[in-house]
Amino acid sequence: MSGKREEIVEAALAIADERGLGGVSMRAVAQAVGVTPMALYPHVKDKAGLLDAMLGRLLANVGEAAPQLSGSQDWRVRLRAFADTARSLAMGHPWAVTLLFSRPAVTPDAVGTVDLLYGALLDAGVPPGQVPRLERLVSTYVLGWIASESGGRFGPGDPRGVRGRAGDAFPAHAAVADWLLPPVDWDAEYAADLDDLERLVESVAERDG
Amino acid sequence: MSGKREEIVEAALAIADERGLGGVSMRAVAQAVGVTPMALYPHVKDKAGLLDAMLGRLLANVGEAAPQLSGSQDWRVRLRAFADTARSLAMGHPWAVTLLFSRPAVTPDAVGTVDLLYGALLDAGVPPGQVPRLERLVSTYVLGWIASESGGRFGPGDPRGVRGRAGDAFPAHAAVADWLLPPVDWDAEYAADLDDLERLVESVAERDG
DNA sequence: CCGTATAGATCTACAGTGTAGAGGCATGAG
DNA sequence: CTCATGCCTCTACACTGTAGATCTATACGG
Repeated sequence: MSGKREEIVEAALAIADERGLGGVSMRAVAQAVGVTPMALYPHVKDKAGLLDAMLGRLLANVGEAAPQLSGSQDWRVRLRAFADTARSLAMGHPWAVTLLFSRPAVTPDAVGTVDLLYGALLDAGVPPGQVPRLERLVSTYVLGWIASESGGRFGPGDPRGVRGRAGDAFPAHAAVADWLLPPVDWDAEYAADLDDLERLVESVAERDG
Repeated sequence: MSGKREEIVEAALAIADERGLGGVSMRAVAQAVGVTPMALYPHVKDKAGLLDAMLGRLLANVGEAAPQLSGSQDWRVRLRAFADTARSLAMGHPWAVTLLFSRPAVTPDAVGTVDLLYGALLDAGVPPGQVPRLERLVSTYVLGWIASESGGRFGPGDPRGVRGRAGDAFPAHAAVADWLLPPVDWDAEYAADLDDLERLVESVAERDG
C-alpha cells in the first residue's frame, strides 16, 4: 500500500534530526530512501507537503502519549504535562518549532492537544467564554518559549559585557545587574513561569467564574 | 563613505517587505542597487550578515521611537507601548519575526528595549531578582503572539468543521463550542492577554515585593 | 605629473536547490 | 493478448550562495 509515503517521511525526519532542517532536500531524502528525487512526488506533492507531513508525524507521536497525560484529575498536572511534552519535543526536534508557528491546529492530533488544554482550563473553573483565549495565551507562551530556547534567543548571547556594564545608558540593567551574572537555570525558570501562569488561570477563574 | 552598505540594507528591506523573505536573494538585492551580485560582498560579508543587518535596521527604528515610549511615568503604559510597538513591527514586517527568535538581544537597540522592560517591571514593584525572568516571560509571550499572528497559526485554519463538530472525540471543544464560532477580535484578545499579564506582574510584586 | 597600491566592481564557474516534462516499465483489468 | 494505470527514471531549467581571478578607478607617495 502506501507504506512508501511513511518511509519517505520517516527518512526525512531522520535527516532533519541529525542534519537540521536545511539538510532536508528532496535529493537527500530520495537518496536515503534509495530512489531518484522525482520518485518522491507521487507520494508527497511538494516539499512543503513533505514538511507538513513531517510535522504531522511528530504531533501524532504526541497524540499517542496524550491519553496518559490526560489521565490525571488535577488540571495542573495536565497543563504541566502539555508544557513538558511540548518542550521535550522541541529539544528533540528543534527544526520543528518554526513549522509550528505557521500551521494552525487542524490535524486531529493537534486538535486533541488543544482539547486537552480546554479541558484543563474548564476544570480549573475558567468560564467557557474565556477558555479559548486562555488556551491561546498559554500555548502561545509555551511556543514562544520553546522557539526561543531551541532557536537560540536565550543562549549564548546576552554577553555580560554589554548588559552588565554600560550602566549609564541602560540604568535598569544596572539595577538588576546582580541577578544577570549567574548562569540561568532554564528548567527552573520554565517551571516558575508555569507556576505564574497557573496563578493567572486561577485568578481568571476566581474573577469571572 | 559606507553609505553603500545602508543602501544595500535598505534595498533588501524593501524587497523583503513586498516580496517576503524568500524574495531576498543576493542577485535580487544587487539588481535593486544596480550592481552585480558579487559587489555586495565587500559590504556585507554574507547573506546571513545581510539578514542580521536588516533586522538591526528595523530594531534601530524601534530604538528611535523608544524614548517617546519610555516617557510615561506609568509602567503599564510603557509595557503596553513595548507590546504595541512589537506587534505593529511584526504586522509591517512579518518576515522579521522568525529572525527575532534566533538572534539574542545583543545590539544596543535590542538591549535598550530590554532595559525599558526592566525599568517598567522595577517600577511595578517586582523584586530585582525576579525582573529578568519576568522580562523574558513577557517578551516571550509577545514574541510568540506576533509570530503566531503573522505566521498564520491563528488564521484562517481552525475550521469550524473540525473543532465545532466531533464533540465526542473532543469533549472540551463541545463544551466551549458556543465561543468558538464568532470570528475572533485579535486586537481585543491581545489587549485582554496583556491585562492578564499586567495582573500577573502585580501579583508577583505583591507576593515578593 | 607619474607610477603604484588599494579597494571596489565584474565575470565566470561550481555545487547546490525544487520541480516540470517526457519516456520507460511492470503490474493488474478487460 | 492488449491496454491502461501508476510508479519510477532521466534530462533539463531556472534558480540559489559564493569562491576565485580579473579589471578598473581612485587616492597617495615621490
